[in-house]
Amino acid sequence: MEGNGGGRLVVTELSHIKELVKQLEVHLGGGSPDLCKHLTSQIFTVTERSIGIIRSCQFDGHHRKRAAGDLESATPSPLSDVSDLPFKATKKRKASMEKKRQQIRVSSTGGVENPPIDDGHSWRKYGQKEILGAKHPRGYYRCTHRNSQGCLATKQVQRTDEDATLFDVIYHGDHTCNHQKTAAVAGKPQPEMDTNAARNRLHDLSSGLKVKTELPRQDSWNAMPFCLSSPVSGLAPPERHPFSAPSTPENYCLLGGGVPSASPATSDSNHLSAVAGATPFPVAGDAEWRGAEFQEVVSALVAATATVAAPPPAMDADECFEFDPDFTIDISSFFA
DNA sequence: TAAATTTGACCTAC
DNA sequence: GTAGGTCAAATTTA
Repeated sequence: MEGNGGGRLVVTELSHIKELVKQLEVHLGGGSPDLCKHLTSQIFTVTERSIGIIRSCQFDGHHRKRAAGDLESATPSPLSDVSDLPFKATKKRKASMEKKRQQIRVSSTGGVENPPIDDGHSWRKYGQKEILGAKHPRGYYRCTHRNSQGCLATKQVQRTDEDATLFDVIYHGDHTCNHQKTAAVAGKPQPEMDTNAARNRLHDLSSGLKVKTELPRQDSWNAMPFCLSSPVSGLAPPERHPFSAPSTPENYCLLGGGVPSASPATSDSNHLSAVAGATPFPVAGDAEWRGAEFQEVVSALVAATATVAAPPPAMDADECFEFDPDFTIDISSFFA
């Protein structure tokens, strides 16, 4: 994050969220559904704004610098360069050929043997290539409906060098097919979500989420874990692994991507990083969808704080979100 | 048997 | 010339 301006803004917004959550907590007990809905809506809005700030700062301060040619000169940290190294050789080429590109990082807690996540689309692998300087080959996937519907969406999946459970996924192009498996079931925000459904969902998320407040390990991909655990009903059965399971709407892992209205990062790599762990949230090439989903998750996460006692809540070790390392917020004090 | 994956060859940008 | 990206035939899988 460039300077601390963005960070302060985010803290301000999160403080706002905190207040809204407190209000929501009060009204959840017996307040009017409309008021709860209103509060939820406000939380969504503020959260989205925060995400936008985070994303724009991340893009401006981190990736633009890299795109400007800092890759070679940047001081390498053991993990921070993991994702970019295998891709940097394609930067120039990509810049000239890509209309839309989104890069995310996902993890597979199921081990190195598990394939990368299912992201709600049907993909067909059409190639694999050893990449210079990378330990693992890069897989090339295109939309299954390329032929039938002319969907030109593609993605590249590559295991990171340092952590074989992490994958870098680059999405190219938009899906024009009508076969998104995930939209309805996986929680793609409906234009008008039923009030009860929204409440139930909030409750579900709240009951299952915990917020990790500890600071990141230095070796954790140079990013601050922002973790949550979730047996989230309606999203995925907990026993199902998001990376090893077949392509079903339940298998998701929300990681990043664009919040279109808030981020300028659509012209190049959107590299909002996250470690999905066992948290089955969506990943998709659709920036709007991911942004909204992310927003929902963060909202749920915030909501969860209302259900957790004042001390910093405990945290399952294997379920994390990660924010950009430059984005530093003392969450433990924030939620205390 | 259709669909998906693998893999060597080919194409193209740099 | 090199490396990344794609093609397409062969092979595997459901």
